[in-house]
Amino acid sequence: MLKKERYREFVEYFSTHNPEAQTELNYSNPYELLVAVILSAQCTDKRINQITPALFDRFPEVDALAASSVEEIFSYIRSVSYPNNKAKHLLGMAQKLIAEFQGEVPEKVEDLVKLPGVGRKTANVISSVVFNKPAMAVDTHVFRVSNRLGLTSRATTPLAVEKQLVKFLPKETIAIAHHWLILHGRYICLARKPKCEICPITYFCKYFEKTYQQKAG
DNA sequence: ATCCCGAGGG
DNA sequence: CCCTCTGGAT
Repeated sequence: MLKKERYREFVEYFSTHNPEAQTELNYSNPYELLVAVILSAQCTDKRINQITPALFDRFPEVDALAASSVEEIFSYIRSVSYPNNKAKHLLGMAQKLIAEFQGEVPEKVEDLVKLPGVGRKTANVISSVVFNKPAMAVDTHVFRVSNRLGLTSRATTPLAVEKQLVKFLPKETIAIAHHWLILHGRYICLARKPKCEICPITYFCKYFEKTYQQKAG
């Protein structure tokens, strides 16, 4: 199957079966989403959702977070991955938001990545989810699933995957396709043992084709 | 042992 | 490009 056809099948299937796909991180405003996404690095969303209620209760606004300390923030996030780094990033992020962005989460990716703890992936999440921009955030799931399905070819870096997805996906589906890929990777196309036996989209999957297709003759 | 919505620094 | 950070689930 041609790559172009895989894209068509991909959009056709998920726009029909999951037109409301969205993040599973709990948040109620851009500031909270930014904090949650920074915390989510190398950590399950489920774990993040377990600790953010107390965190947001203590730091309901950017100002409260900026006025805190690495030690106090650490005490709220000690059960996530890399709590020391993330405590420093959150404090620095909050202080920079106030110093340079009037306490508001900026809209441009180029501004977002200036914030401590915010790399390209996090910036693209904020850009697409908060500001409805056609940005593709490539995390471990998007990277793995795109390559398995055959939506990308010879893409060895997250940036290469991002460029190909943005190029070949219909513009209006880029933001939601991020969530389609995440959710598919999280529940079906698992990293260690993909559940091909229950996967509904093997009919256009390159990985399934290569792995399970009977050889002629 | 490997993975989870990575980022920063060398 | 590489390495480090670093907790919990499977």
